[in-house]
Parts: sequence; C-alpha cells; structure tokens
Amino acid sequence: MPVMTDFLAELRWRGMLQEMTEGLEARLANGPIAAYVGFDPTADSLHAGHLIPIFGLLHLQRTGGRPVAVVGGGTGMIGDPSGRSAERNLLDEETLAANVTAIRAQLERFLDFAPGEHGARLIDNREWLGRYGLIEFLREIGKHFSLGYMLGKDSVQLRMAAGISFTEFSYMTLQATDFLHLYRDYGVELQMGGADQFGNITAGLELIRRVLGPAPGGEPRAYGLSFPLLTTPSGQKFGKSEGGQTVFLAPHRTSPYAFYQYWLNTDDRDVGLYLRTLTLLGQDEVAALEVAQAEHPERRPAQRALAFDLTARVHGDAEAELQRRVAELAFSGEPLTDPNVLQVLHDEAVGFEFDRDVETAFGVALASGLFASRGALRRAMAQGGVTVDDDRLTDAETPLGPPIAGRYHVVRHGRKRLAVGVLRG
RNA sequence: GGGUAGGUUGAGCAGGUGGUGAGCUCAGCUGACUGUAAAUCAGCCGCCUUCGGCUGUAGAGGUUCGAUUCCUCUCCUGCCCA
Repeated sequence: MPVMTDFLAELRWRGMLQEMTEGLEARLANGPIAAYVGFDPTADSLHAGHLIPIFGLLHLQRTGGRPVAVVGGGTGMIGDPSGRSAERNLLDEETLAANVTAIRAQLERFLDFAPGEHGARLIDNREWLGRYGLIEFLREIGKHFSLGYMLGKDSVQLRMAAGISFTEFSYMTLQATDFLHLYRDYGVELQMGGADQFGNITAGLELIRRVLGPAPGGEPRAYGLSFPLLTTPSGQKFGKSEGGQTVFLAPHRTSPYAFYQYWLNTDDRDVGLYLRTLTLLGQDEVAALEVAQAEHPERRPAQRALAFDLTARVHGDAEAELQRRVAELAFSGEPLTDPNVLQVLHDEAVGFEFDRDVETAFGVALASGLFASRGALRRAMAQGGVTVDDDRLTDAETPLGPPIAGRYHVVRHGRKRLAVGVLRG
C-alpha cells in the first residue's frame, strides 16, 4: 500500500522536485492529501510543457493522494504574466468553454477520474471567480494583498520594464483566490506547478494565512510545491518541433507521427531526464535504458522507449505501435519503393496528392507542402536539401520520373522531413 | 495633464540628424561528418510567380528630385513631475 511520503521520494529520484514550502513533508506523513494544479485554457489542447505537472498529479494519485485539476475558465480570461514577455490577448467565453472541454478529455488519459477517495477531480474556477462582484472581491480578497508584496514578485518585476497591465498584475490575486476556495471548500491543501508558478503559489498560501488565521497547532494550513522547468542543453526550446511548432497532445494540432518523431529526436543528454519525468518507468528500467543508450547510442533505445511510451499514453497503444513502424520504414536509409510502405507513410506521416499534369520534380516537391513557397523550395534546392524519389533535386526543370508503382512520389526536405504523394484520381 | 526616452526582420540589440537601409548575437533552416544525435565547419535566414518583382525602420499625412532620417497628428511603452 503506497503512502503519501512515497510521493516526495518519487519526485526526488525523478528529479521533479524543485522547491516546496515548509512542513509539507511532515504533513504527508500524516496521511493522504489533495493537491491541485491549474491549467490555463489558452488553447484547445495541452502541450508538451504541461506534461510535468500532469505527471506530478499522476504520481500523487499513485501514492494515495487526490489530484485536482483546475481548468481556469476564470483565470483564463485574464492571462498569467509569469514567464511571458508580452501582454496576452484575452479570449472570449465561447472559446474558453470549448478549450476547457477539450483539456478535460486530455487529462482523462492520464488521471483516473473514477469517483472515490483518490479519484481525480476537475474543477472550473469560474464556480467562484464568476460569482464575485468587483466590490466584494476588493473587500474580501484585495484587502489582504499589500502593494509591496505584489510588486516584489518576480513575475511582476520582470514585466515592469516591458509593461504590464493592471489586469495581468492582478492575476496572482485570482490564483490565490482559487487556492483559498479549494482549501476551504474542497479540502485541497497543496498547490503544485512549474517553477515559474511558485510566486503565484505562495501568494495563495499568504492569502489563506491572512483570511483564516494561523492553524491551531501552529502548522501551516497549506503547502506549495514546484517542478523544474524542462529545458534542453541548447536553450529553452523544449516542446517545440521543427519550425518552432509547439508539440500539442491533440492529434489535430500535432499528428501522432510528428509527436512520436519529436520524442524520438530527443538529445542524448536529455533523454534520461525525460524518461524519469515523462514516463512511469521505474528506476531500474530507466537505468537499464541509459546503459543501453550509452553502449549503442546509434540504436537510440532510450529515445525509442520514450517516444513509444508517451505516444501510447497520449494516442493509444495501437497508434504508438504504428508510429514505431512508420519511423523505421521512413528512415531505414534505403530508397522507398515498396507500395505498401508508401501507402502507410502517405496515410500516417505527411501525405499529399498531385495531379497527372505535374511534369517536373520541382512541381511535385512544391505540391508536397513541405515548402512554404516557391522561394523556400528554390533556396532548399540550391542548398541540396531536397530529394524527389530519393534523387537529389538540383534543377527546377528536371523532368519528373515515372511514379513509383504507378502512383507514388516521395519528397524529402533535409534528413528529417518527408512527404509521400499519391496521384490524384 | 506636463516633461523625457523609446517603438528597426522570431527574440534581444546596432546603426541611421535627406542619397538604393538592414549589421550583430541568439533562435531557426540546409549541407558535410554522424546515429533521423551532440559538437564542429560551411551556407541560408523580410515576401514573391526569382536572369526578375514587391514590401519594409509603430500608424496616417506633409515637405522634397529623393524620407528610416525633417515637420504635423495619432497609437503603444518606460521613466520623472503633477
């Protein structure tokens, strides 16, 4: 039977524990706790950057706690200044409602929402934020925040020079209000979040302390915990695929193919960390993979395990199996000629259609959609970065060869991107 | 409201006080080497229908043969004062 103290031990060995407030360890020794993480519904899908907090909730649930996800239909209407360089656009209610629904479905892939002691809950903070009148809010909540305290927050400091509106400045009071209500009405004693959220988390602790006063025993009433922010050794582009595209969990935003490929391409130096933080593999399994990786880096056992595990969790086992196969076929190093393989790649990777009247290899490459414009294609071609049917394209006038198996052409851009075209009609 | 400093290519900075702007760093892309790595080296990096064309220094006007530069108004941001 897992106990709550295992929670911190789990986070520790996985390298997921950045910071926590006083007394949390002692509190966990006393029994199960409910903890929450807030998710801003700024898009209709969660993305790679949300994975660590999600796994944080998952570990909590597995060690006997109750995970609570607050999908901020209320705070989402304001915008968190933390970690942002510019003022955000505000979303309208309809968009927000749709985003909240979509995010809920994604969380259900990770957390067990079955009713019960440890069942996950999803709560929309509009339940309380939507009810406050302005005057009431200022009297009940605003009164507890001193300007000095608010101005001292890093999230505010960093934005002072660039400019921050009163709206975003107020964000921390809303997040603190969430914590207060969750504590009072739902018995949630712990808020977790990325390291950039720690300031907002402690603001909530501060509010709880001021509104409710000290707890009888002198112990803190509530606690905070932060996860490290994932970065890569080469910068902070974690969660961005080629072209700076955010890696989303939703297949309509990031295809399972692109999703699998993203993780498969993880830097050797990061893969161990990702295995620990983004999968449930145990200590021994991760260690074994790291050894295998060190012995045969070219086989990428660790990246394969990571990509498979995450793809299976997000898109299902069958999809993960398919993408594993697709990855092998597409990058075997051999020219692609097998019609069955080509059809699979067309359907699962990047597929396109071309017309019978396309006469040049250049034309097919353009039709592939791998290039933003003719100019982009010309540039790539001039640099030797384009192949059609595994022949390097060097001249825009090169006539198009016969289609493979009568109906396919393969276009590659660089080493990693390919598209398989099928003759239309 | 007054004063003042700013708004330049994804980011951060240069430069530029009338003569075809666009340099640096980072990020990104391609090639070589590799393992669909990393590092390194080389090239690219406003847009397009590329022997060429079109934009473009916050926006709109104006002066001028010619404006990123000068003038006016507007918008946005920092700082100081009220």
